Amino acid sequence: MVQATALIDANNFYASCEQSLDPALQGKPVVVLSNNDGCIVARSAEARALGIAMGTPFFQARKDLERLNVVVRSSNYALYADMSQRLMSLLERQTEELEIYSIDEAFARLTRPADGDLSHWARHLRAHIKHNLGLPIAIGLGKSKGQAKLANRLAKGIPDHAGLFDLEHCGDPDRWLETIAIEDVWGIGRRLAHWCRSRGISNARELRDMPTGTLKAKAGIVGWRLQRELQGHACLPLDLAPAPKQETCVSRSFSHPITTLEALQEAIATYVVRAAEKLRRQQQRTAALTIYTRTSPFSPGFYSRAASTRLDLPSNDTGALLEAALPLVPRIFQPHRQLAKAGVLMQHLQDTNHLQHHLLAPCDPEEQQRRERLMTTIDVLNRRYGNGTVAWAACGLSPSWMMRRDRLGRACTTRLSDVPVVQA
DNA sequence: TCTGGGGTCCTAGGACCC
DNA sequence: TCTGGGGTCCTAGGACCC
Repeated sequence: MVQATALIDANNFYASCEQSLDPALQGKPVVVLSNNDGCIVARSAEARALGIAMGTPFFQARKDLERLNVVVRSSNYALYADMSQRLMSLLERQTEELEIYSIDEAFARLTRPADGDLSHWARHLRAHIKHNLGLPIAIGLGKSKGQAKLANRLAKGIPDHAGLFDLEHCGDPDRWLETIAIEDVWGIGRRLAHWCRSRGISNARELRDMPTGTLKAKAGIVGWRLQRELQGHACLPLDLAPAPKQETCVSRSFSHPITTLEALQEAIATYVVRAAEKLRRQQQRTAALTIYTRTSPFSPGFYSRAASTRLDLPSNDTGALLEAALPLVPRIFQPHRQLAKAGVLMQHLQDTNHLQHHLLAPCDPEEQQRRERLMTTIDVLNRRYGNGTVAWAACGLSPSWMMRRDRLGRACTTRLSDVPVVQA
């Protein structure tokens, strides 16, 4: 029985979601912007064909986008998360084991049929996802995760392959691996790519075959493992049950710089409220908390400060976390600084069913239960009637620094008022 | 004018202990 | 006057991912 590892992902996921749910966008060039309408983070195939680069700041690309009639959308993470869940549940039913790796990617393990050929299965899966969700996917197959990643890139890059590439059934793999630039290898970031290039290593095949000692000396065990993966030894197991998060953060850039302590306090309070909701959804409490703020890294005189505190008793109670976080704000604030971004980190997270009592601060169990019921009620109300139905005074009312999302599409799958209406 | 957000893993080095 | 070595734990920072 021969096993194969697959990497399955949606092409241009955010842009494809927008196109799938708005028929008017199909076949048209579409780009999706990051939060605050900052950068281009997704491009439809049509937009890519027009030469629009990934990661370009919107304000720089704006003229070109208008000239080329490109549809521009603000990112709508509630919609993408919902589409992702639907995609993953379909994939789970069509594979033996599945690791959800990111919002639009999953690794799968499969058994090869007697002739070793999985192309029939792959073609069926692509058609199935297209039919049910309107999303195009690409499938890469190999012996390890590292190989599956490379195969997936080839599946997308070679039009003849129709979204499928199998490194075990492609004739001469070395020839294909040489077409993958070193920068495009999974696990090789900017720094390592530069280092590889300076040593004459410029593609995936050369990385696979370079002297192990040299690579290990530079990139440690991570680099060594990566090379083993490319050679076809599966070193990275499939991770079927996601480990509980070790930390969780909420951070945002402001729509325009802020300069007052009050504004920073409101922003931090807003992010603490969001982070506490996240903790409760994850069934976790935090034992430590950090807040930070910074000016724009693109302006001279970069300023960045952080302040941390530990909690006597780990908590996910919004009130308790606000009480811990807000006194830290004056420590990171400086007047006359054009603050561009702030965030909160929740660290040393614990499971809620792992109860820990503090020796010096014995808590009243009845009071604690009352607070927990209050938090649950607030979460239920905000989920049912929309975020902000129950708000915290510390967050301020409709603050001016709130992020910009001027070009939101419809949230058909998550907001009732946006569900398309079909005229009979 | 305007440049995203949320994570993980690994390593080096300091603090501390015996 | 002489001032070791080995271990663990923690933290900060680097690098990478999508």
